[in-house]
Amino acid sequence: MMETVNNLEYYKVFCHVARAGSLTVAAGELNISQPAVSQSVKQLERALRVKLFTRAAKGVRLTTEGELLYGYVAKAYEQIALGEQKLRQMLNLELGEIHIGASDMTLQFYLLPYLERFHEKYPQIKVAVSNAPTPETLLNLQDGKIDFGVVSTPFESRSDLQASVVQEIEDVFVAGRKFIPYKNRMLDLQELEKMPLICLEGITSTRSHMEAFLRQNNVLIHPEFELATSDMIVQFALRNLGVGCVVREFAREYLEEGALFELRFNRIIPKRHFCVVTNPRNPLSVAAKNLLELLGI
Amino acid sequence: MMETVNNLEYYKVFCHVARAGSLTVAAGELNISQPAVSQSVKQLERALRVKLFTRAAKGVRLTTEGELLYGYVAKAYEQIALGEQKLRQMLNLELGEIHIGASDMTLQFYLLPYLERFHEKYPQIKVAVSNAPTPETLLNLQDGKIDFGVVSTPFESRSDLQASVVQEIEDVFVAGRKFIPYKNRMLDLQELEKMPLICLEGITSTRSHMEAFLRQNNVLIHPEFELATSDMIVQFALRNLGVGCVVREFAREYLEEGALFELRFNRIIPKRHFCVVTNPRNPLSVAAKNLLELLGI
DNA sequence: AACATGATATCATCCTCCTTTATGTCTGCA
DNA sequence: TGCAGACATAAAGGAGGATGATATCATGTT
Repeated sequence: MMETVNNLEYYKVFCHVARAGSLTVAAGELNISQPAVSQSVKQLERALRVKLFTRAAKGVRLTTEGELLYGYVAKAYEQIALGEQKLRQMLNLELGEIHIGASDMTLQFYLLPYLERFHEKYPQIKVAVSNAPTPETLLNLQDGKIDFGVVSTPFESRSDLQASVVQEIEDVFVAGRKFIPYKNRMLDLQELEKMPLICLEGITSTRSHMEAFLRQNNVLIHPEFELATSDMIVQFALRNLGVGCVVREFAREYLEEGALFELRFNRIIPKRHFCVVTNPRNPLSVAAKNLLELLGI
Repeated sequence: MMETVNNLEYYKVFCHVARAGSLTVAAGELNISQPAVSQSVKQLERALRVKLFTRAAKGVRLTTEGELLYGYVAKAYEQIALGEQKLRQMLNLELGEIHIGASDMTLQFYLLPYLERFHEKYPQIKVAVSNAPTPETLLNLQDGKIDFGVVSTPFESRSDLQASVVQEIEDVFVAGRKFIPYKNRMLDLQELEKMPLICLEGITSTRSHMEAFLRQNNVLIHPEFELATSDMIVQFALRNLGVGCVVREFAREYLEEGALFELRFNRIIPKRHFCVVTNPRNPLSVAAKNLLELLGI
């Protein structure tokens, strides 16, 4: 009975011989000696118990059986070559996909310029950014669904994730013309309780960070507005609907031109940070590694 | 730079490990030791300069790069397995094709019953019979276009073909009622010159054999009719259009029932033979070999 | 016919590199 | 903290493939 071939090297030699129609030429291609090729073919024929080539004066030709086998083996060999080629592309960053978890904020104020540069350098790499709340991003990271996350503190740091601070950010309270009386005064945090506040909604880290800080100072706020995006908060503040609580960057433009001003308090609001978080258990794709390098991680 | 892997065995191991998600299990499947698998994977990773697996506490998992590669390599491995399976089928005569060159005559009076038995035994094997004149059949045999030929003597025996006689046949002259005067007389070959003869046309071996024999006896014939098939000759003879020259088998039925009779001559017409001709340079497919065996070759 | 040529087959030897055995290391779990 | 399971490492030994020389065979040439 015919055995299954337990040395795929034989098939490689077989492919070359079949294609070249010559043991000698195949040997040259494979950088081995002609007797080695002759032996390999013989071994393969012995294992399969079937003549694969007809030996002629000038070279060899496939038999019917050899022809059948070659059809399959050649395809297999091609597949492997193709796989190696794709892998090579991936290593050359000519192919690949990066999955990032980031919030609107980290994306806009930190990641975007890097992604731009990265994409310019490696246009073939597809970059997918999942826009999710920090806790979900961390979960995605643990599950290996993203290569890394960019989140803002504070977040529940899991022991098995590794976070690197990449940028400092500050939460500020901003207001428009209508709240001019507060301008240039050193305010007490308590006064926030009486102001019509405009905050981010839900479980964002921006919101939870601020609430935690205020709670420590025995301040309890009741926001007038809870909005989905920081941009929207700025717009509300511009229209004097209240005092907005945002990361300073969001309001920078209007602060500089004087349309908004920043409230000053007698207690320093703790700084927050952007962190790039990685999962050491999940080895990164070459592309992701490269992007992280660009980020200075 | 990434190298091309020069040991396909590594890929086999890679496949098993990837599928099993465990070095130990893969080692079991491959009937080799766990360290051997570990080494193979390491070698592959070294050659490709890329981590293919993430080592976990319980087993291994493919990295992004490994995943990419596996897609291709698995397909390749499947192809090879499929090729081996097909080959196995071919060796079991569950798959295949036989090409035979044969004339109408050899097919009808010799080959047909064998083909019937062969097809009954191996219904999956496709049999193709090329119906061509003997010289063309021999050419096809030399070119490897057919596995073997079945022809009738005489034919120009080429040194590199091998012929085996499988059956004796006799050329006879048959006539109907109108030619009764010739019946039971011992005729001289010369008398053929005066008869209205019905022969095969062209370059068939039947015709050339007969002409050569008659020429040796200084007889020159001028056939009244030259027909394409022996059957047609019999029909013409039945209608008393002349004396037909055919292989006896074609007329047997009518000879037995008396519709035709056979002319007798004072010189014995040499016997002819059916030969199975093979080309020793062209190794036969397993199926063809088997059929030849059935033919007693 | 004898010979030169180009190809494959064979053989003995050598050496590479893979396999194995034994052991180390790490992780997760009880 | 200790155990069990899984992968990694190291050293040694051996199987089997590669090599180089040579034989053989077919072809085409003079």
